Amino acid sequence: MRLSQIPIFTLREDPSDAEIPSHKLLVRAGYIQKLASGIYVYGPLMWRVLKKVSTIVREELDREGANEMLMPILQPREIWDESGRWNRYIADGILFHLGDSKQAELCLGPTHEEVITTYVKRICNSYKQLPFNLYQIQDKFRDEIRPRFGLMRGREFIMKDAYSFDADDAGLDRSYDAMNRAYHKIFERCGLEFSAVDADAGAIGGSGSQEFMVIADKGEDAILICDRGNYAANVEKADSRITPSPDGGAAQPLRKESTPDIRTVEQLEGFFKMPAARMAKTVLYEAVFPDHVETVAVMMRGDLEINEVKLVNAVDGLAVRLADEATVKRVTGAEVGFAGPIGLKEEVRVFADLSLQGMTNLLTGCCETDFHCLDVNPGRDFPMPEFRDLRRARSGEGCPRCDGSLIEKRGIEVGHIFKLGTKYSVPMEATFLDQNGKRKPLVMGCYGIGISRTAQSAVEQNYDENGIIWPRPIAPFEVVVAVLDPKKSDQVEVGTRLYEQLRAAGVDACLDDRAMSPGVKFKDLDLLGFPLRVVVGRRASEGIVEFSERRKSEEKSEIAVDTVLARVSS
RNA sequence: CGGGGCGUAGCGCAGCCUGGUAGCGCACCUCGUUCGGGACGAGGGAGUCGGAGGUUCAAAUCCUCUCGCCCCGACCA
Repeated sequence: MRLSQIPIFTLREDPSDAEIPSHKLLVRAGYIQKLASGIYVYGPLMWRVLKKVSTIVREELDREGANEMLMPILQPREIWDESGRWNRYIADGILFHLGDSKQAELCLGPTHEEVITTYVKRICNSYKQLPFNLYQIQDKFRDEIRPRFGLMRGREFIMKDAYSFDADDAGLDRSYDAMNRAYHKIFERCGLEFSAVDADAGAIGGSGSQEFMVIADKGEDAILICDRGNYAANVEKADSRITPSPDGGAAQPLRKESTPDIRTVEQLEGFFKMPAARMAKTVLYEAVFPDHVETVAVMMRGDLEINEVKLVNAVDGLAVRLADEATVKRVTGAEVGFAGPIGLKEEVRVFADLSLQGMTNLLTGCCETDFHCLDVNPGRDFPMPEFRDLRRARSGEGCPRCDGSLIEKRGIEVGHIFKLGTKYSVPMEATFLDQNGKRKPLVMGCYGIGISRTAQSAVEQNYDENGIIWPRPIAPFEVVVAVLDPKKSDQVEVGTRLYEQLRAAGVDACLDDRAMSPGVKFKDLDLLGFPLRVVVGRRASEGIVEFSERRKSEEKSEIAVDTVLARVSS
């Protein structure tokens, strides 16, 4: 392709509405253009990148025996009622939905579990057809509460979604492992630094899940990685080894002490000269369920933090939020800052983190303004709480699997794999007959990759002050042959011949035959980010051109034109 | 949804407080010079100042409503 034939339009200044480097660069270099919040046009060069990512995805999924297909974007409400997700998605406000001329309700697909399950239930009746895996690459629509960062969190975006169907859990494990393998290869081939981490399955549900995170400082997710490589997890899910709290000794009689205006753990540490690890703080939450809202109390060791995702799972609700002041006062009968397990209204369910299990003689609040209790013992002074893992693991704590310690990094979630089990097949009655003629629900897995997000994450990980540095496997072109002065026939001839030679050898090259001053051309090509550059300039007539890698702009070498192919292929 | 900010030429911005001929830089077009790291000169085109209503002799500017976009938070398969 000749760049003169592509309407390339680059900007000299950063767009005012972009925040992170990859977003600024993709807009500045003209790869994407915003049409509305979270909705982007992919220009010709961006589309080349997206096609390359898609091709890698297809090749690796096909290698594992998955089958590409295509499902409708427009989906009827009925199937979403069958799975029970219509109201949930409407309530969350992320579903684009509409009515047709006959008043039937439809939505633009945010995901395709319902469609695939409906499709498969009609075509699959027997265990003999199992297992199989179906996937598509298609635009998805989610009315994100806050679209952000260009393609990172768009309202329309390109996604690969795959669904596996097995007869039993062992089969699902194999299908899941196959996708796990494929995902590792896909992101390696894309040239990305990534980490596969244990993840919370969230609203999609299911028994196991991993996220594939591209490591980047501006990533939206925090992840914890073992420094010896034995564990990696999203903080939403992560576990860790923590230092045990000092032994509280044999149970002592309960004492109540006046603590005027002492409300926080830090203040209590000073007041009682007692380490936070010997205290239990009590935090009140409102847990949201489909049909009601309930106040729950969470007890956590004083020096540790609550993980709200774990809490949502523990209460089996839709969401949790910190209780407001009025609620705190109502259920504790005290000012904010004095909540405790003693004296709470009876209807409040009390959860306690595992770190408190077996601890004695705790310092806690007791639902009385300006008082705290010492030597509190669970089961004696208040009903035994429900012990659960509710703790947010933190950087510096021990790896749960080895003696290493955890390091916190930030990541961009580019892929997510789930073991769904029968979450959709049971309510939607997607069943098959097993060897004994017995009807069983299909055991499903689902596997997503954000294609457009992956492309942007590559930029977030590969840029410098001059612009983008595409990883070679997904660059819009691997090599640019830049004719410095298209008015000089020797340069045009040498450049064109070289370009054609590279193309003939299967190298994805483009020819920059645009007429612009050398300085402008160099800056423009740096911004666009082609990984390899061959400049055909003043020594063209001698058969000498300049070769350089975008990543190492300083290292330029003058080489004979007939050695370029070898250099590019090495 | 709560808090904050911004809508003026394709892009980035000034002008608004204190009402009175709509500006700057980049980009774009023409001509000339220049041209291996975002050149220079001369000339030129391009804006219903987001929209509606109001106040006023007069509104980009003041008032009301509305739409859009961005940031923080909440939220987020």
